[in-house]
Amino acid sequence: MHVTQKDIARKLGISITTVSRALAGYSDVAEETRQRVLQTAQEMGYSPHLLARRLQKQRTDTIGFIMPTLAPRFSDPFFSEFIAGVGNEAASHEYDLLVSTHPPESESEMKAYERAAKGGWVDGLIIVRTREKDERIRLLCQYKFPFVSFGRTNESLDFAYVDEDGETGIKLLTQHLIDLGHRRIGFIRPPKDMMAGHFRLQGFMKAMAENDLPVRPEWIVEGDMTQRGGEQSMAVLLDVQPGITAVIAGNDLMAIGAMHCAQQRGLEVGKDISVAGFDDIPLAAYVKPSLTTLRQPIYEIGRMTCRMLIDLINGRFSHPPQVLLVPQLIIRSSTAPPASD
Amino acid sequence: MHVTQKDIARKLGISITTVSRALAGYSDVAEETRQRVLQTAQEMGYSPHLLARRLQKQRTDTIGFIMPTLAPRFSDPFFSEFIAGVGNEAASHEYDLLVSTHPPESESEMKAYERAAKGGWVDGLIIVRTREKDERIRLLCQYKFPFVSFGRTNESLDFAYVDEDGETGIKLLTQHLIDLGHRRIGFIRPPKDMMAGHFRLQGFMKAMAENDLPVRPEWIVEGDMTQRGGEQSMAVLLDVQPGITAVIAGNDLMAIGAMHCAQQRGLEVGKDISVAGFDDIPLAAYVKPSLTTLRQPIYEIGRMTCRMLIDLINGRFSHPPQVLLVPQLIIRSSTAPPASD
DNA sequence: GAATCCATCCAAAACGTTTTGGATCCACTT
DNA sequence: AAGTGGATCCAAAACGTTTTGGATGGATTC
Repeated sequence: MHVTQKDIARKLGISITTVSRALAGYSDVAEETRQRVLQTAQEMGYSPHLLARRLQKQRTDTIGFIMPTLAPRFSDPFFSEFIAGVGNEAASHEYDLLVSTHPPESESEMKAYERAAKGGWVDGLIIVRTREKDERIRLLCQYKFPFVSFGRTNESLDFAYVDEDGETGIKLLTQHLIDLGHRRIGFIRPPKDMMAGHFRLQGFMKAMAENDLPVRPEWIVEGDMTQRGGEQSMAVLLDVQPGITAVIAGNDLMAIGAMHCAQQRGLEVGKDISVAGFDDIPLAAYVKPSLTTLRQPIYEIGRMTCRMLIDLINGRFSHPPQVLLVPQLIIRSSTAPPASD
Repeated sequence: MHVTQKDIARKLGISITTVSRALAGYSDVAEETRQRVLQTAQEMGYSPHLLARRLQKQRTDTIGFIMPTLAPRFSDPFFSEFIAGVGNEAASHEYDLLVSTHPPESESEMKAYERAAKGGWVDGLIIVRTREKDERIRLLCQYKFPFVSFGRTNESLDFAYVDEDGETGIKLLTQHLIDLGHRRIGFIRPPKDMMAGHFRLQGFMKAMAENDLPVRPEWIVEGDMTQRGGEQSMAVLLDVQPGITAVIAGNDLMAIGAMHCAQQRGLEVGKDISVAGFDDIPLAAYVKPSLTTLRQPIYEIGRMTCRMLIDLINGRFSHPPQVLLVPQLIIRSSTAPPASD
């Protein structure tokens, strides 16, 4: 099997302790001994057995990410980019990234969080898509288990998070549409219990209110964060009378689904109707018409979230840090002045 | 910290051994003792310390996936779906999934593979995007380290793989275009060293040859598997004289980029020029026009690859299994007869 | 009563590494 | 010569769990 420190010690006629201390750079090992150990370790292909090391040090050096996988197809480019950010940051700190996949709000999801909270599996968790009364966050706070979430919650729990200011972002976007002349604007909100959707809807309502524009209940429809959900919600919105002239979707995938629905009905997006999203995934620039959206730096968010968690694990904060990022409005071809008043 | 078997033993006044054997269901523990142990374990919130268990059992119960992350943005929905498949399958066998992110063919990537091959980190690896003379596969074969790849290589190495039959698939797709009347067909190939690209190009060349159609070298351009790469390759192809009437891209993302490029030049996709891709990511159905492509069941491939690896780790094969899946042609609006002969 | 069998428990060793608390030897100082 | 300090090494314990190889006590059989 694999080479152990015992093998190196035997070969050099020294103790396992000295091998260990030499490899770890302890100053009480002679430089000559140290070089012999390093060389032999390399020649023998020694690689530390992490399980043993981690058991002894009472750390797993592992970041856990429990990924909420939607059915029927979980095909969101957000997550590949987020994982890339998390993974690269973890690696630069010599942490491993463990990914566990579960349908959101499932029994198996909660079991995974419990497993983590009980300790010994991972050193900390990254949470995404925070919910109202998020059971996951409650559990982890109860156990005082280290975690950082990408997203806020609606309870007075004190925990570390990175979030985008969805309210400010959607206010910007709504104002953009209002400035283009739109007055009847639909909103495809994320699932009701998602906190991001709550803030985004709030931003929409505030912008409309600040411009003394009414919002009719039927202009607000719930989607499920996939293209399909966006398409279905758009079908509902396009049946509303009098017709809406613009739609904001809670994320880019839903916006792309909404555009597809409009186009299937013979409408020209960016002319007959305007559509906007949130995320600025790379695909947003490549669809036809290219999508107006709000940009959040997904990769950077992944890195930042992970770095914050590692600092938290290592006791580098006296108080949980909380960062709110302001999204950037990216205007493309999917939004234009309404075709008629 | 967390509850150990020692805590349970102390509370019940029995040995650690009996606690362990009771929890593991050994028949030489009295049923009454077993129930007491189980109940106490639950009441105390006991969760096995996996590091210790895995060290003793000499297994990590972990599947490793070293994900090739492209710059500047790694935003490929293929991978979120693939990971979902792998993750769910791993979980159903009580394996953890460790994800390590590295730019393809980087030094850090090779170090990660070496680390795995030396043992003690993960029990087996999943490889994707196999290359010509794939150093990763050579290394793992040399160490006889368990792995399953999604993709083949061009060397006579005997290893387990799941792959799609890209040659047959692209032959189907090329024939579809030829049947529509296309004679000058461009091909945006994946990076030269990617084996999938090799088979796909081969399928293209064979279909053209079987129909006695010439292939000019300038019709074959290399992209990098992203929208941007597709866009740039399409820009080259659209400058070729006499003009091509259709383009096959090595994957959906490049096809979407290619369509965008054509549209920027005022061409109508599915009329002035036909474009097709490979993958059938969900977005392919939602872009305008919806994309003709070849479907591979990404989630199922993830599951299958993982299951195969777990069986391999557990010694369930006398010979490495090799599975070739036939892609399914999905005709949508991006392909149509050429506008003019 | 002695031997045997069975149910049921447990001490010890093991996994590989790290850390603590020395032990030894040599050189220098008093 | 004795004491001290420093360089350099090492045995043992620890981490938490699993597994091996018993040990013990009671019931049954001869």
